[in-house]
Amino acid sequence: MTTNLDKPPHFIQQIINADLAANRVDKIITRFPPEPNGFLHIGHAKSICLNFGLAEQYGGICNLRFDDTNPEKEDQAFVDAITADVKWLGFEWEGDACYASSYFTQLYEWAMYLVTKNKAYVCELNAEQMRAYRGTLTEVGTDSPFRDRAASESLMLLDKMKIGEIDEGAMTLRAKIDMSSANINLRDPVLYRIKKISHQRTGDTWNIYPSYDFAHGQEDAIEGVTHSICTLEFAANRPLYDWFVAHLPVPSEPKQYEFGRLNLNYTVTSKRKLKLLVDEKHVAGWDDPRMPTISGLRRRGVSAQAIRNFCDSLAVAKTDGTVDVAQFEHFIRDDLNVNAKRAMCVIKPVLVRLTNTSDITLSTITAPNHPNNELMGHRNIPFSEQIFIDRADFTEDTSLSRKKFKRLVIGDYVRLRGGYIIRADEVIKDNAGAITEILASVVPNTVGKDAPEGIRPRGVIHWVDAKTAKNCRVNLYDRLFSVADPDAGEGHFLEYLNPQSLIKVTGCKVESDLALAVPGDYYQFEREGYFTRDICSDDELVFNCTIGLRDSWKA
RNA sequence: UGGGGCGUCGCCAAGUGGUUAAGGCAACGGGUUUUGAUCCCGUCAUUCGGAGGUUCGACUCCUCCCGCCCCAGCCA
Repeated sequence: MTTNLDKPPHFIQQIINADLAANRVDKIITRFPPEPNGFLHIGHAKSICLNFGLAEQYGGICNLRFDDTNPEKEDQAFVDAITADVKWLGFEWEGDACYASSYFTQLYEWAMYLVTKNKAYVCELNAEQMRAYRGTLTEVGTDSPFRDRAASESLMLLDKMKIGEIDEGAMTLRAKIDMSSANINLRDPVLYRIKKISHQRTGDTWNIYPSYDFAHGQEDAIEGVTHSICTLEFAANRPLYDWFVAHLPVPSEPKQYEFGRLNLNYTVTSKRKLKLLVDEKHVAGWDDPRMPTISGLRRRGVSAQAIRNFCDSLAVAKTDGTVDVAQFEHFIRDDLNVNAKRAMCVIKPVLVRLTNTSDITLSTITAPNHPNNELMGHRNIPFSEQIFIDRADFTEDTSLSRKKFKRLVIGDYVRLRGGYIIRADEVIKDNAGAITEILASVVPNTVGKDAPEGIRPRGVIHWVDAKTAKNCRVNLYDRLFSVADPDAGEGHFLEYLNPQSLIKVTGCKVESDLALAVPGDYYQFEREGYFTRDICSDDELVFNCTIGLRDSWKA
């Protein structure tokens, strides 16, 4: 387990410490502000852990706020999924979730206020014209011909926009700042645009909706947010954020800080791209276990604790690097190793018939649920003269050394995990030459005991009793993308999808008790990896492989 | 190109003028082990994008250069 107790404060903590010391703030308020236009992914988890974590650390609060300013892309289903995901990650907010749409009336009043103060105007330039007037990175912009219209006229037109009398795209409300600013965001940005679309929360009340820039800082101010933390790409919006806070009679003065978003190799963490994967059905949905979404990871069998530990291991800094997925995988295994119950599942079964039945004195074998934690208890596993072992755990090649092949070989011994030591005697094949069963004999009285003198098992293999085994399907997953940076190549990121990212294996055999497994129960199928039961609706018993065990075996 | 931001081990990263340049991941050795897992021990930057300069002393300060990211939606 890792602890962060001795971690030095990151730059945002340093800012908060300084603010607290200088009495600039007395209670820390942060917020996690997703737009409900998709599912949350691992990148959001970093932001969630940061914002809720800071509130927790400083005894403040963190709001969950839906930034629902664009009904075109948003949906109540996303609000519900996001809410569930944040809760599942283990975070709580005070009272109800907040919504930008709750502040629409206040925002509108502030828009009128700006017009009255001659700081905003209704512009009739269309999108194309506005782009031309905006200038470029190196050329200053040109004032809109509507820039100096009377406030009273703008007020009148704004009202018409609001009540639906103006066509979409025909007018916008713009701030009057500086068309020659080196920061393009300050060249008279749009505050309101006309969208005659009903909103999931406000219905048809509005025909105009505030832009991100006009909404975000004011939302923070209304909620008393002290430290508004966002990702690096918003740094250029900060002067605008500050401009609104300075020019509006807002109830508080929040400050924006930017940190580097999480990038993971072999993964895409962009809502737009994840949406494309879903919409074009390259995956089964937002919660497909191959998706880096919170719901996908949950379904895959990654624990909330593992995600939090991983996020806490990440740096909060202003660099935009790419973290190796191996680091995430480390924290997934780190948590599951401690918390997952052990069980056995044979993925590619081959029957082993134990011929010296009179030497089998046990019909049940007691095995610990965890090798290093007595507290996790024991279970009784049925045992009989017919068992399944994995095809890969047997070879007819008797030339392989003990060190090279620590599994079953004719004439040699192996330990059945938790049970007897057995020796393979003979292979039975069908007409096609395929192995149908292996004949073996147990070494009497070896359960729970060291190997008798003169017998050295090659290794330990897992098994399942054939008579009581339950059939199941196992979903084996590989990375969704076959290249480290799907966005870097010449082609579109979809060209780098890994065709082998999901392999469904049927006819697997698990311990009978596993039929009772429930999604959210974590198991380690010994010598294979970590698994959890899939949430698929049918009655079929399906396990998702969360991640394999580390394997340092060099063949 | 104008503006903003960033460059320390394969990856992430601490470092805020005097440290033997933390730590994690990965990798590689070795030990324990009824999971080729876990666990344990060890190895892994004479060097901080580059070049100058200031200083007794620089990853930390200055100058110039190089590289990467973000901004020209009525997206967020």
